[in-house]
Amino acid sequence: MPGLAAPLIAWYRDAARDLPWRREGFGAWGTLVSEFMLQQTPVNRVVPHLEAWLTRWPTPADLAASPPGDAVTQWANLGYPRRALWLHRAAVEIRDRHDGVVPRDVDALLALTGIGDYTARAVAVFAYGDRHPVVDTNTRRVLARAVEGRAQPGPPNRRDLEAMEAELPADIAEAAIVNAAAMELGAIVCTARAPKCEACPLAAQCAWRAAGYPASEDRRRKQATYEGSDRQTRGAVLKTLREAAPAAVPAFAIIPEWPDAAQRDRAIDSLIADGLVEAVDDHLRLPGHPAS
DNA sequence: GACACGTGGAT
DNA sequence: TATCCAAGTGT
Repeated sequence: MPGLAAPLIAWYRDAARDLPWRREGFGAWGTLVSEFMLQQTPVNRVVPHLEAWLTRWPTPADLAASPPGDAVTQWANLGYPRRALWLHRAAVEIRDRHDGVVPRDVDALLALTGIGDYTARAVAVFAYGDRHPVVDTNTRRVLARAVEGRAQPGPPNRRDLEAMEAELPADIAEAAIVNAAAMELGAIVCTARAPKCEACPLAAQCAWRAAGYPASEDRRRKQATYEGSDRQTRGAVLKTLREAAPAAVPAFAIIPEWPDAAQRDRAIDSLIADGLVEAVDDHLRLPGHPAS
């Protein structure tokens, strides 16, 4: 089986999008913030928020010095607001454990709040130029198709890292490009729906294409309905508090017209349990500095 | 390993 | 309109 590296590198040189975190000297903190924002949120929605974030908090210490609620407010409507809280915690950890410098070591990165297998290696590779396999959902789909001949990848697995490692050149700089190129291909060519196979640099060697594009076995779980969900309820509560911040809001004024009052109250309790909301007297607000 | 966790654009 | 999908992580 011929490797994917050479055609990916050649394709990426011409096809890569011009994205902020690919600019020369973007910095490890910028890379880290971008990766947090990109966890399950599309690129086009991230870009403007990323620039505003880095203008307000140019270093981890700057963010760590602000109350966590400010991070939740600045996060705005990017979704999964716990990521804002985790990013704030990671900034505190970086300040306290790493002298304010984003660590380079993968294990040190993995020890930070909100950083898992993907983000840790993305920072080590894209910010610091080290050699590791970086595997996101795009890469998993590219490998599933080009190498395994399947329409969709199976569930995430630690073997994914080994599968990508097998495609990386020994050269450190080239390995980084192959990581980025596999993600980019999955994002703009080898897409989940309507892949552009006629424009794919791997078409000649794609196992899925060679097998006649067999359909996936479709064991994927359907995404839960959002309308009427607890997630929607939490989102509505938090939106109210973001828009009022930094002021606290009387508890009775939190989405008072919500159809299911019990669901609303459960959402508030779960947000408090998650540390996204604080209760003070009969008011709610986004979290301030912890009492010392 | 399954599940919870936001939000908005595309089909 | 309903469903799918998006640079994942923690429990």
